[in-house]
Amino acid sequence: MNRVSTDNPHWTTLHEQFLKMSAGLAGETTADHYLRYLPSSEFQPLIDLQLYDGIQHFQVDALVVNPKLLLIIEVKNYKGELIFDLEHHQLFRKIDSKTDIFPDPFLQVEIQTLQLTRCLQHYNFPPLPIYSLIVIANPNTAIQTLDMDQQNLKRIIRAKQLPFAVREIDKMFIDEVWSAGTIQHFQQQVRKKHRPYRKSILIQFQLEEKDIIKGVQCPPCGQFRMSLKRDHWYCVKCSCRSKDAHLQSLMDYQLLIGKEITTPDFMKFARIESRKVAWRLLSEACPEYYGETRSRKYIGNNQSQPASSSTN
DNA sequence: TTCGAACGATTGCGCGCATT
DNA sequence: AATGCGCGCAATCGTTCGAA
Repeated sequence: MNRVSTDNPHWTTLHEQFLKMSAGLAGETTADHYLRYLPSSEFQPLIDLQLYDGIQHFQVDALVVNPKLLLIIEVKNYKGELIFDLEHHQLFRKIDSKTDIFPDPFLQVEIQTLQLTRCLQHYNFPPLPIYSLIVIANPNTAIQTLDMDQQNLKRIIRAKQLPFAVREIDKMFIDEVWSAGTIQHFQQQVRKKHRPYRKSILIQFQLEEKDIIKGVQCPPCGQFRMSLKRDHWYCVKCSCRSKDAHLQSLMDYQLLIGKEITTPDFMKFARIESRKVAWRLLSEACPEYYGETRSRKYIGNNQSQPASSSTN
């Protein structure tokens, strides 16, 4: 967010969207956390998917695959009080004496179920029962339902219930339709076709590359006026020094534009003049890459957080 | 005790070659 | 032409020492 000038005409809208989206990402992270408690040998969760059903691409927050069923998990991280109105396919959210209306998540997962069925047909996989869950990631969110039957009610769960709910659902199905080989094949197909569905923030917020402030940001003063000395970044504004201020820039790039970055991309984004320096910093920060020479792309490593080692 | 000069060790950069 | 990377050189850092 700090890479967009406050003078930008869309700043206020952007800021609101950014806050909403941050909440969404946090929700998925929480659900990811509880999904890890599932034994992967039995339940095989796939997270953050973009799939193709032969007609169009669609998104799924998480998909649990096992021999008996496919389980779609839709994560919601709304704050406040949620009221599900299944009859009119609406979701109300009351917060701060204000009511917002969102699309019905049940309808959303029904469509996903349809699309997933088509996806299986498209790739010639044997039909498998598809079940879906709506996970409320925020533990402080109150949940209310209007005229909802027990069956649907059971499909709304808290993130903490996830491992138990998955086991319960698993017990509802008896026939093992998919072999281990089919599951493996399906996972390979999904991974092959998978594209991270969180669109580039630039596209999502209708920003252009020129709207993004380039350079390396000084950790203490926030100015994008750091220049690279022999082995450290030096802030022209506040004279502080940092060994790894470029790591934040790298994370910004991955968040704004994409996980993959080339040396020239990094040179432009961090305003590094030397090809060799940019290459060195990038290869140190991203041990993972694919492709060779001119087509090499480095994959972001989110663990490479700046150590905030700045001094004056 | 503090400051600055000098010096050696370290480390990062530019050059240029190899590869695609 | 674009890029990765090895090698040699030089910039920079940390330490020591002497002068004030």
